Amino acid sequence: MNTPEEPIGERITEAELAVMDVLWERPRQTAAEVCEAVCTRRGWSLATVKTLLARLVQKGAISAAPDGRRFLYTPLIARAAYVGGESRRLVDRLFGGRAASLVAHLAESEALSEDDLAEIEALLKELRP
Amino acid sequence: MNTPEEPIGERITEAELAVMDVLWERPRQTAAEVCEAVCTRRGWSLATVKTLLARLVQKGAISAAPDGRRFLYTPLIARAAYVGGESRRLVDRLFGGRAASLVAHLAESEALSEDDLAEIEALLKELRP
DNA sequence: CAGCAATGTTTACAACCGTAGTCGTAGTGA
DNA sequence: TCACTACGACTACGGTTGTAAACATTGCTG
Repeated sequence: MNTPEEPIGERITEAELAVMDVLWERPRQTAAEVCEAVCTRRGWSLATVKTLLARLVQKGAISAAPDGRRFLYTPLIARAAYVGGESRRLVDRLFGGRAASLVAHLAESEALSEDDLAEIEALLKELRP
Repeated sequence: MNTPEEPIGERITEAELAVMDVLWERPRQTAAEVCEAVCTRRGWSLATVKTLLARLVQKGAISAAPDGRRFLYTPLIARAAYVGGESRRLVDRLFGGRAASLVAHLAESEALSEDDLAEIEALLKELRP
């Protein structure tokens, strides 16, 4: 069994997501390492990263494993689970829960390229033998 | 022509969205009418609706047309435009801008019912003759 | 005409968010 | 050993959001 979920309840914010992305990319990083990965891109200071890490720990989204005097942070929720939750939220809020409406919207608004359509078509074929 | 957009810049929040939905359903309503439509469902008081309407006017998301002593509120942005913007935001944030990835995810995570799949399939047929 | 009812405007206030500085403590190099 | 540094914890602070009460104005009804 390996579906690490726990819907977490607590919402992850935009800034926190940037941190999560770093940890999903590579787990078990220190605050300094995380900062190295995002601070310049987002214009943050190390202090900011530390705060975000602390809040994520509080929310139960990541764990902090002691390693000497510092901590190694690791996601407790899988990226797929988070992404799934957010997607569902959007579909619920904006499309009355009908995922097909979302796809329809994307298609109509030209948000789907020819390649996208082909990809989806292939996907469907696979899903419906 | 007739694509009432203006990306609006200002983000519409969850609570505000409930109000927008009422106005998208039927434009030109008074605060009291909007309240009638959402207050019980959301457990709000009229005061709350008034605040949200004021904030939406501030953000340029709706207009307030004087009608005697009160105002009739009307959306300034089309629902489709808002929904499109939010969808794109999600796709960008979570799927690196690849809409097909979103569809793939929905499919894989069983978020798509048999009916959804059929609907999407029909849509695709229509889009790719 | 005098209150009452309806309506928008102002103000409130706690929780949350983005962003960051300061403090305390515990290793570390000289 | 002793100053220094790396690190997490605590504190801060302005802005936004959710939720609403207080206030002001104005039309209506008795």
